[in-house]
Amino acid sequence: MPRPSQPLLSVERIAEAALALIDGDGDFTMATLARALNVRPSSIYHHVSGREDVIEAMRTMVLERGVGRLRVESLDDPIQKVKVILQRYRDSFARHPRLIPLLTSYTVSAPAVMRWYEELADQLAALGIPTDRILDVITVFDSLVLGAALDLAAPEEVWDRTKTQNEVLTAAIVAAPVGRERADRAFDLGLDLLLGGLARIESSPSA
Amino acid sequence: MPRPSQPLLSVERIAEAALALIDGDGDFTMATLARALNVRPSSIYHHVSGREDVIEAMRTMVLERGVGRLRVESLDDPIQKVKVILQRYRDSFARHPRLIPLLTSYTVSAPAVMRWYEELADQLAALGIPTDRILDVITVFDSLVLGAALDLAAPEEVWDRTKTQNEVLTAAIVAAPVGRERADRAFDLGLDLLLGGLARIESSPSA
DNA sequence: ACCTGAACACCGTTCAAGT
DNA sequence: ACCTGAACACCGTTCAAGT
Repeated sequence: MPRPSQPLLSVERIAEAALALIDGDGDFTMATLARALNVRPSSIYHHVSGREDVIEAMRTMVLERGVGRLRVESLDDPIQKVKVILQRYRDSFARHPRLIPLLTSYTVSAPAVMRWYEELADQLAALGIPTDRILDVITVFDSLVLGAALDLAAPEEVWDRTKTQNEVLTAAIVAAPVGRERADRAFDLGLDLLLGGLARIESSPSA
Repeated sequence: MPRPSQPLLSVERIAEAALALIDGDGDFTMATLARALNVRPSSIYHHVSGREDVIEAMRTMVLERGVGRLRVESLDDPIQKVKVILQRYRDSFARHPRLIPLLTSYTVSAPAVMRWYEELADQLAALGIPTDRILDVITVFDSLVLGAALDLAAPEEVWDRTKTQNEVLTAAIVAAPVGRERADRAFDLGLDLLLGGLARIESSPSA
């Protein structure tokens, strides 16, 4: 089969198929991707520059879908706006937990990523955060979101209570939920702690 | 050269050489690792079970060295103790920023890792955090540390101000420092925000 | 422009052979 | 017990050939 009149592939179809493989198997190779698309591996290179590019296409796709639900205007409290933005940011990743470990190479230039940060910057300014602290605050949120997203890719039982003799830690492990619920609770707590702290920066001068 | 009377390799020597490759090149293969050790690739498999095992050996080595400096008893304030623990935890990673992207597969079972969490759990209990919240708090700190560590592997200029039209974000990018200083400042801020919030959990009942 | 098939260098890993 | 050399299946990527 040579060139078809209608192209068989597109960046979107490639990213979609790769994402399905990751959700299913936790990883993908150019060979398994080609097979899922009913195509030879070399065909993929007519649409993306390589495997790294496929990963960037997935990052963009996942964040585009998340930014679509970024309707935040109806909320009054700017703190609540920031909270919703960050929850949706993290939720975008949470839909594809196995993807996160592939996203560790930084790219802030993609337009889909920029839109998140622009929205966040606006709300932080509205909150009264001084200009020279805004990027620090964004970076902190970014670290928490990325760290929490990585946590989603962790196995069901992260904490093995048989591996410690420590009484406090053992009791804490027994008392805590497991899996997704543990990850969700922790992210919510982190968000609340950070947002609570923001109120204090707001009223104090820059460091 | 068959079996030498003194073994040429050990897990430590392997991890050390791999870490040097990562600090230099940002990555390693079993072939480059063998070459650095003046050995054939197949020799390595007599000491570790494979590449993943080399990565675990590096994780252990990096955290062992960090935990060695965990002398925290001299401090009075338990909040200060927690702060020092977390700063050293993050510093352990910060010494080898290029390693972090390889550490995204979770392992909390390694003894070197457990010791960090045991120390942290003890201090959180001393702070009055209820048992059923301790693991949530630890997970939050963990997310921040891992996210901040990943940030260290980012390129010098994470933020490209030409990629946004947003006024607030542009001004924030211009006002902020670059590279290591940006990452350090953000981590310190995140730590202070979280620790400030802890004081509130302390006095309120569990969720 | 876009899919194919053959070919490339390289990857991690296995294992019988040697001492 | 530990290093070697040969061999394995697989990996991402390139490119001339076909329409």
